[in-house]
Amino acid sequence: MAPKLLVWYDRHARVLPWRILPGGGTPDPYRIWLSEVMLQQTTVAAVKDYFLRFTALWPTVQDLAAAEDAHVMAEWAGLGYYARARNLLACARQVAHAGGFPEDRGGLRALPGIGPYTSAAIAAIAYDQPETVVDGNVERVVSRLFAVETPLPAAKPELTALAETLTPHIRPGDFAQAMMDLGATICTPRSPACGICPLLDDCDARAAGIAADLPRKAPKAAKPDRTGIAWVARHGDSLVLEERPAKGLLGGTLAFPSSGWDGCDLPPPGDADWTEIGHVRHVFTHFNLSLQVLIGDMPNSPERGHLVLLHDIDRNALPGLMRKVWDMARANMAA
DNA sequence: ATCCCGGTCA
DNA sequence: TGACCGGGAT
Repeated sequence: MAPKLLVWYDRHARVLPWRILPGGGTPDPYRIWLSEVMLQQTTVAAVKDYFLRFTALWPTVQDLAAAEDAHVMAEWAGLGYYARARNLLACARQVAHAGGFPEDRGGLRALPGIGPYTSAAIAAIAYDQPETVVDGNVERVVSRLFAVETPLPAAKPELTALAETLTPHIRPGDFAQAMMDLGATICTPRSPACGICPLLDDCDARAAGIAADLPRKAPKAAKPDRTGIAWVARHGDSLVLEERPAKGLLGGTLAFPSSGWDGCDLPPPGDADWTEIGHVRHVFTHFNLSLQVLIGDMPNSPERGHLVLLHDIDRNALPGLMRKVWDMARANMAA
């Protein structure tokens, strides 16, 4: 099974900015780590430009370790799951101080932002160790190969154990990447291309005609609707922005001052005659948010946040939700 | 406009 | 177990 998949990988491996093609040389652990952290919960297409930009700005882990927190947060803006950016920096500094990355899964696992998946991926891909890498792609491929009917997430241990039986002692890194490429390009969630799958003859789900129905999933909980207010506070030719608390939702990102959307109620950044200019909607993992956007001229200095010249506001340094608020405010001010 | 997809941490 | 986002498919 593994040899068959490796033959397929040698012909069909995706060309990716962080990937060394089969026989192409030795991977740089820094680049593998950076790409794997960016790829957590995030698609390859979304990651590519961020990866190129990060590696251009910070070519080594020492460079990244020396970067300013705010600079890294600004470069990460738009990628989502901002705890990853904070952990990235903490990890870079720990690794730079230690003089390099640990080369075993256990050592990697102890670093900030590196869990079961990422530790196995770095050990296998960067150090070619026979670790079994299990991400969402692999769970799907394995559930089909063995026709596992147990719903996720309960099936996770079973799928991991089955995946371990597949991992070869030769080229485990290429095998791990091959499994993920297969899941991303052929063994896809909705309409798997079984006709061109190199593992067609090994697949129990295909034989049973249920490949597209696996993996089964437990029903998802409904997400609540929440509301809040965002204030676009003008003071001269500046607006008020603030850095959100380091932990929690959108932690450490740049934002327009807002009321709490999760219970606590925060005040506006100052006194003004507020005018509603609309609502922005945003979907988080666990709730839907509708934010009322208020704009106003504040005669006094802000009581929260800090003033940023309109000219200096960088849309790209804001997370997605705040880009929506900024776009709405800019359209309103232009009118 | 919805639904679906995906790792780590406390 | 629940808290954490944004992009792509339908």
